[in-house]
Amino acid sequence: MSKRDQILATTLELVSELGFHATSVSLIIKKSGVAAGTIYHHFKNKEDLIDTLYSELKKEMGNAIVKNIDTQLNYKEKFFLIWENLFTFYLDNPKKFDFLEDYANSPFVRKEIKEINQRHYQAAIDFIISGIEMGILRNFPMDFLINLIFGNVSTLVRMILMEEIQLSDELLENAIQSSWDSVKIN
Amino acid sequence: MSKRDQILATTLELVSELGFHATSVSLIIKKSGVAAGTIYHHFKNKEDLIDTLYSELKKEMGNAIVKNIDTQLNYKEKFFLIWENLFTFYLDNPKKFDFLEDYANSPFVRKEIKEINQRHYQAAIDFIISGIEMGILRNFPMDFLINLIFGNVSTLVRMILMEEIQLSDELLENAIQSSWDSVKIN
Amino acid sequence: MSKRDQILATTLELVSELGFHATSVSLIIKKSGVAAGTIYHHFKNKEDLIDTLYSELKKEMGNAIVKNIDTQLNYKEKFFLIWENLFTFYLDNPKKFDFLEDYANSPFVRKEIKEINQRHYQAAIDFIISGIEMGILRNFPMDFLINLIFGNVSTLVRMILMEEIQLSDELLENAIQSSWDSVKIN
Amino acid sequence: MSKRDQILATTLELVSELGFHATSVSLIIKKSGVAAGTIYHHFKNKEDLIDTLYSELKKEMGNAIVKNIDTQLNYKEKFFLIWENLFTFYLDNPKKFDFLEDYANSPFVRKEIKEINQRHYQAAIDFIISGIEMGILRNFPMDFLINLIFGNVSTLVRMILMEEIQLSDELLENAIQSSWDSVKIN
DNA sequence: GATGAATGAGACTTCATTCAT
DNA sequence: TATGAATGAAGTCTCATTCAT
Repeated sequence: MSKRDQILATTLELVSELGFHATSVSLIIKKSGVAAGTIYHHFKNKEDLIDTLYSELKKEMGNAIVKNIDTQLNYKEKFFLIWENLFTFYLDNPKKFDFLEDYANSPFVRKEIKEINQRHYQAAIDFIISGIEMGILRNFPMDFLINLIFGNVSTLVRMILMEEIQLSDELLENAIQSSWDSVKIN
Repeated sequence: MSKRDQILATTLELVSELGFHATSVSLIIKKSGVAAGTIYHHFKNKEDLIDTLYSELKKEMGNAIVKNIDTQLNYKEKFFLIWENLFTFYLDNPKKFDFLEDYANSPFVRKEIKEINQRHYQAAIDFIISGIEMGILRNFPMDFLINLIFGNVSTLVRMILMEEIQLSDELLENAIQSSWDSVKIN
Repeated sequence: MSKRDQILATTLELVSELGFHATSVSLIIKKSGVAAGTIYHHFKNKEDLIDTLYSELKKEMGNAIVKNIDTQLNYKEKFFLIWENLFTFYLDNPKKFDFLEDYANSPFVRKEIKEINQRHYQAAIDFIISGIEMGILRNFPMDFLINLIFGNVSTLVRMILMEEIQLSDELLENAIQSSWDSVKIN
Repeated sequence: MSKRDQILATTLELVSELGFHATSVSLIIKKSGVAAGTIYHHFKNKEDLIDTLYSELKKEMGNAIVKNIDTQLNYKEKFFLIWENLFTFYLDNPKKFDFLEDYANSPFVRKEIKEINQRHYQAAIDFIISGIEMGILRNFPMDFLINLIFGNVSTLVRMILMEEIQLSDELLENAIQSSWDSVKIN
């Protein structure tokens, strides 16, 4: 594992555990076992380190979402699969979930960075757009639909991870159905 | 305006603008025009100041939600009214929205504080519970339903405030309907 | 002695001994015995501390220059007196001399600060201007004359302090005469 | 251009622009396009690099000073020529002027280095000594005379480069005359 | 109630330099 | 000759908080 990867992995760990606010560069130094200067050799500054990690995770998430999508499936079946793909990615990678959520909600994070990284889940965006065009999904602005659906996934995942709710096949099935009911027409 | 209120108002202003992360006590001192010691006269420490403000805002929000609920209305009509009440409170008080959202998402905020302040919207909780018991709402854990609905409201408000979507009567109507479709049975 | 004055005195001491380059805030902290925060309570930043000290010293120098100037004296006599006043101030305050010289030569020092502090020796400036107007001094731009004369004083003082030359009444007399010969007409 | 010369040229550029204080090795690395290790291959350390550059520039300056000195000229004529030679060298090489001035004024620069490089303008030194011995120049210690004259040149050059004064043939002529008047006897 | 000078730990970052390749 | 990843001490500055007035 390269020093660069050690730094990124440690940062993920710390932000997940403590949040951005409490994740200091000194902590990253101590936990990752690299020298202070090494961080600044690989990253312009703390912000660049965080943004880089965000970008990498967002890319990973984007790949996970469209995994195993059979083109033969109908729209609703694809919707259910994508929803579950995202859900599973988050649940299997709780630290990445924490990071991405914390990052997404941070007011100090530059909008521009978020927009650049939209490309990583362009497939999901195209899927939503096609649903609107085919008259299957509500005629909401695409962004709004994305935020509603992703928000639903996050809500469930967060509650499971915080042990405020217990996961079951039935719950998952119903949660996806609920999400589908909120965006489908009729 | 008392010194105490100046401090609270300034804190709201700053957290809304900069987020918790960047809202330092010295900034509050400078902007509010009070002396450092004065803050610690009225509040135990920074955390206490933030928690106090959170509690006051949450109470305000709780009152706003149940405003003008006519007992004559049927369940769905009440749902629509409550949803719109929350939406309107947030949109009319964008700084309070920012604060409450940032607070809710902060991982360093103690769960215990959040729970204590649930009492401020107990009426809304009771309304959801009755909906489940009457078989009108999906049989999800109450918390999950609350999070889904409140999450939907936040998603719409955030996008409007960030000017990523434009508000219209039709959009609002459809957004509430979408939220209703996701939680109602059938 | 107030904390603020302790900081200023220590800074003067250190810059004189080590130069700006090597005078770190940590060194000032250690030697002055104040806390880090105290420096930033009294001064905006390191630059502000340095600029403040410069301004105070320049003021002191300005006062020293015009000390004991008898209006009865003729122009040349006044010139000799002012020259010697500056010379004596520097020689009696070698640390202040070092600081002012180092500051004056620092390329990173803002011109604006230098200009603001010209007011502290406005009397000397007026004296030079009157000399030009009366046809006693060479018709050089005032700034140039000032720099030539002050430069001559500094050259002598620096060599004495570095023990590259030995002070005597005769040397001083001749040095002033040399400076006078360079600026007077004829 | 060899790597070594690239490093020296870049260092000159940076010191001229930013001063020693702000000219870091990493800046030299970035601007010169060489690797960190390369600098330490050619120079023992940063100090050695600076001292080497100083020595080269001082040598160049020494050569420029005595250029075109016709042995037929009388003492005063030679004085004027040497003065103008130095002046012209500085004005034609403003970055070298900046570097040499900054170096000369840096308190952290070792005296020993300055002395070693005196040899580069030994001709000028000998010229001054002969002037004293012949009773043409004031009977000041040679160092003092050198510092006075070089100081006069620097004062004029600095003001021209900073656009605080405008160069003209007349100004230059008078400036040299002024300098001459300050050191000549009678 | 209110002030603001003072604290010192810890924040982020840059520094000159080394060394295996 | 040349590279550039790695070092870790030291840089400036901000932080939340205290306490004598």
